[in-house]
Amino acid sequence: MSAKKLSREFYERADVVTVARDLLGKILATRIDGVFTTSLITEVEAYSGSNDKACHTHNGLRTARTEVMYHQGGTTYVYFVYGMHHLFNVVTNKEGVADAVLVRAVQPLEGLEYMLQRRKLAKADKLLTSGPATLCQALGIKTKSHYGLDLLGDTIWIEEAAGLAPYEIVVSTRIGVEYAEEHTLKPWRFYKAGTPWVSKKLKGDRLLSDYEPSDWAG
DNA sequence: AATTAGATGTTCT
DNA sequence: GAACATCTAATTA
Repeated sequence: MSAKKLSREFYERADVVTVARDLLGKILATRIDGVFTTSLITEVEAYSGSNDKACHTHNGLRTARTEVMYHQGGTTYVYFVYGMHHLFNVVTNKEGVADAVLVRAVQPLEGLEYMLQRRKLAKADKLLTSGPATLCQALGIKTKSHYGLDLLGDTIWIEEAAGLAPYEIVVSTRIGVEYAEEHTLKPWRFYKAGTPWVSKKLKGDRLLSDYEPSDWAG
C-alpha cells in the first residue's frame, strides 16, 4: 500500500463541517486484536462545541467522557450510548476547542472476513458497516481501549485513498438529534452519493452541487 | 415497506 | 431519575 496518513493540519482546521466533508472518501484503517482492516468512509456528521446543542461539549461541558474532545485534532473520541453501543468520532480543531466528526458508515475493503466474524454475519451487505454502532463492532472499536488515541499512531488511523473515482456528495440533516432544538435541522451530515453504505436516507437530502441553504430554512 | 418496541448501562441533572 | 449522536426483531399493512 502506498498510503499516506492524514496530517495533524488536516484535523486541526477550524471548520469542523469542512473537515467532516473532507473525511468522506478517506481510508479508515484499524489494527485491533491482531486484525488489520481498512474501509472507505462513506457517511459522517459534524458536531461543533461552540454552536450546537446536539454536541456533547455544548456550553463548554467538560467531563471525564468529553475530556478528549478538547484535545488536539486527530484524536479518537469513542463513547458508549443506549446501554450497548460504541460510536467512533474524530476530534478536530486545535487543543482547547471541542469539535468532532462522527463516522456513521464505511464500506469494507480489507479484512472483510474478520468484520463478518465480529458481526456474526454471513454476507457483506450494508448491514455489516452502515451505522455508527455496527461499524465499531466490525472494526473492533471499543470505548475502553480506543478512547483518546492519536490518529497519527498505529492502532486506528486514516489515510488518503489512492485512485478513487470522482463522486458526488449528499447533504443531509443529522440522525438521532431531535432534542437539539434549532440545531436539529442543520445540514451537517454528509454521505457519498449513490453508495449503499449509508445508515439512512432522508426526504430532503440533496446533492451538494444542488444544495441551497434555504432547503433547510424553517 | 414501514412502523414500533425492547434491549441495555453510563452520564449528567 | 431521565435521557441517550442505536440496532434488531417483531408487527402491521
